[in-house]
Amino acid sequence: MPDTDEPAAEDMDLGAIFAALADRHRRTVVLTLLAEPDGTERHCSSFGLPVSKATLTHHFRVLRQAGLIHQVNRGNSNMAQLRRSDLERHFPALIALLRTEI
Amino acid sequence: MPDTDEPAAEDMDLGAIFAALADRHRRTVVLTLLAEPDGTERHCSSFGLPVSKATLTHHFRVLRQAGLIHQVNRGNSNMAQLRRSDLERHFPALIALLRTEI
DNA sequence: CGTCAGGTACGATGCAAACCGTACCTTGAG
DNA sequence: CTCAAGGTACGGTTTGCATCGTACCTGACG
Repeated sequence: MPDTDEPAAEDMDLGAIFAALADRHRRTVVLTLLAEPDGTERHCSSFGLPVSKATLTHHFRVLRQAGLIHQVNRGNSNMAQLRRSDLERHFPALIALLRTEI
Repeated sequence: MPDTDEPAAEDMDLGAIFAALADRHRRTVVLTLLAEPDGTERHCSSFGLPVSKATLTHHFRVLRQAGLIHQVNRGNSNMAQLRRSDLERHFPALIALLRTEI
């Protein structure tokens, strides 16, 4: 993988964001992170998605490339973090919209 | 087609909405309607989408089934209307989010 | 050091979506 | 009535996505 394939905040594309959030599993990830305090890091395999490891990697890559999450490599595990401040700055209504599904 | 396949306002699904808006052509339709006054009806073929008639029908069906637009059969033409009040009631942040792309 | 767990890369598969041409229906206009 | 224009339905193709198994890499831990 390229060292980082997360887009800069100003390069985020609404099309990619909609496509990422159209999938139920990926929406679950974002909603789960949204329900926790800002800055929370979560283990990628802690979301309980009923898919294989390979598919997990795929879903997190889509979320990352859409700019929704940030991934931190902590030794041997991979923590996911919502890019909350970037999202609030560029798409202030997105978080409010997602909250309507909780 | 069933007489109406538009979901009731309370049956709208955020997943379907995201999926519908992930497509650039469908987003163009919604953004165009959004730029006009509430209640504006627009001819389905007036959006300048570079696709065939058959594909046009497909895209408008997706928008309709997601609950984003309402279609009125006027004689032998077919007018599209944004379901603005339903959207504002159930997903108040959606319209604000879409406006960030204009 | 050996081993196991967490991740990624790669290749394959199955399904859904976008797209088109064609045929057909309806209706407003002439 | 006739006909062209707007739409839909249907069948087909192609592309993309979700999914998986497998192989491999890398740290943590005994």
